Amino acid sequence: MVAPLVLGGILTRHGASGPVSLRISEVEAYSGLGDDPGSHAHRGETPRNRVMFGPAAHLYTYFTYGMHTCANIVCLPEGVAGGLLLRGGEIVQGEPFVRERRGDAPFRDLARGPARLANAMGIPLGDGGADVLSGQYSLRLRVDPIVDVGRSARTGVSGAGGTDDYPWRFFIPGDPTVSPYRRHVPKKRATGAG
DNA sequence: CGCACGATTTGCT
DNA sequence: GCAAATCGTGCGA
Repeated sequence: MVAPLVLGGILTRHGASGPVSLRISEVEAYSGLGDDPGSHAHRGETPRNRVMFGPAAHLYTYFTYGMHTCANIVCLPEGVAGGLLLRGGEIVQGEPFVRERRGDAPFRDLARGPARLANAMGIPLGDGGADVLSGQYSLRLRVDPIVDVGRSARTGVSGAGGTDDYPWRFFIPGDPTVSPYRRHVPKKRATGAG
């Protein structure tokens, strides 16, 4: 299980305005192996999730709800789809640069939630496929992996992927930057439709 | 080509 | 607590 190694790790991005470092406190695992209905790779390789099938330690970004960007770290070898969705973390460096984008949000909310996190780090959609270990990114894992990590069903995942059958959400217990668990909410479309 | 939905966040009441 | 915002992806014909 790789997730506990990433928890507590420091992800740094050297953006245009300055370096921003994040201590990862919450992730969700997504796999293309077996039946993982919640994974973007579930339907097989597409141009979209292509990077998930690539080598580990690369960035997989995706766009959702027409306005949000989320970031994953590919964590399985080339040819095997697997990624860790960065769901929450604490800004440990470059808070002023983060606030340029996130505004006056409470400190704990700066990178609380996948879309906020990507926004806080300033990760553009185009950074998908970027190496996390070189270039403008760097990832420092914990030397002593956190043993007592929290674990639960994944948040906001529709269908069977969001049930306890896939308890692949990992977080640091008690960390304030861990997003609250929220069950999947069915999307309702136009008004009056019924 | 057309249709429907999604690993969400934010603002108002 | 609920509803809106908003577009790329995936599948069927």
